[in-house]
Amino acid sequence: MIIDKRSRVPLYEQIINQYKALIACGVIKTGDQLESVRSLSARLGINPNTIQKAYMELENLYICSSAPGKGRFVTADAKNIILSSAKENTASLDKEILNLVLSGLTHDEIENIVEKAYSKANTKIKSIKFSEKG
Amino acid sequence: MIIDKRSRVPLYEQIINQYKALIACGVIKTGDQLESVRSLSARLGINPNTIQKAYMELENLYICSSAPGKGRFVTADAKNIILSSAKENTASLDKEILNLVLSGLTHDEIENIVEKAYSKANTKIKSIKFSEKG
DNA sequence: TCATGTGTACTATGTTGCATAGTACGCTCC
DNA sequence: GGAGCGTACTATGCAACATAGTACACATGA
Repeated sequence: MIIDKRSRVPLYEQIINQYKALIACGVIKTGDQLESVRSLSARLGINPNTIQKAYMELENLYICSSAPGKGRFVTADAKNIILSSAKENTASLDKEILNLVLSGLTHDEIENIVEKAYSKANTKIKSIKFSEKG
Repeated sequence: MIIDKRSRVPLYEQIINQYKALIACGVIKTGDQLESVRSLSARLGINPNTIQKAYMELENLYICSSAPGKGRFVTADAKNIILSSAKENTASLDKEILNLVLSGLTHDEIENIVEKAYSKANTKIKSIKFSEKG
């Protein structure tokens, strides 16, 4: 879990995104228990309320569910939910592409940039999988 | 000029982006005068200080230059500057692609989404060009 | 000359979202 | 009963952003 406290993206949202990623790429699986609010809070040096906020949001998305007194667990549908929401939610990618086209880049140039981004992403994923579980 | 006051992107940054786009796609050209601080402020219902901030930033990027008492004008290099900075600055696109890969989408699915985004962008540009100058 | 419209500079204040601090309570399991 | 879970609530701090208001210098043209 890598958090950038200076990013424009709020901490709670970064936590959400990282959990989605870890679940989608199989590091965390259905039935697995999420790290407890207090534990994650202590480990990342982030206020428990902020962790709680992120977890509540993951719950609202049906990605995890909580059992008071026990803990919080990944749902059976989590992976599908993440995948389909990524497919539907293309607004921010659309904006990026629009920006490139507006800036005067050609179709081929854009395709090239995307291809490079894809390679970078795959490299990064390998390192994430490697560092999260051993 | 379309501004979303509820966006997470600051107003001054939206203004910068829109000017970049208008210049890059040729609606505004080298030597053209930018709308005055007070005029744009009044038209968009945004505080003059905010417009000023956006204009100062465009100046720092050498996209426009100001002549006190006269106005503010698009530089000769503006278009090139915008194009090359767009090519270099792929960080946010990289993040979007990474997010898709992390969410479990395949290479083909991503290519497909990008292609659709490209079409959308071209459609949008036509309407921008149409609405800004007549 | 003077009014108008331009850029520029500055201080002060308000707003909002985010993050933190601190406390408290209920549940489960050993 | 204690430890470790989730949950709820109020209060406070903080930083970026936006606004409000004022003031001054410059260029242009009537």
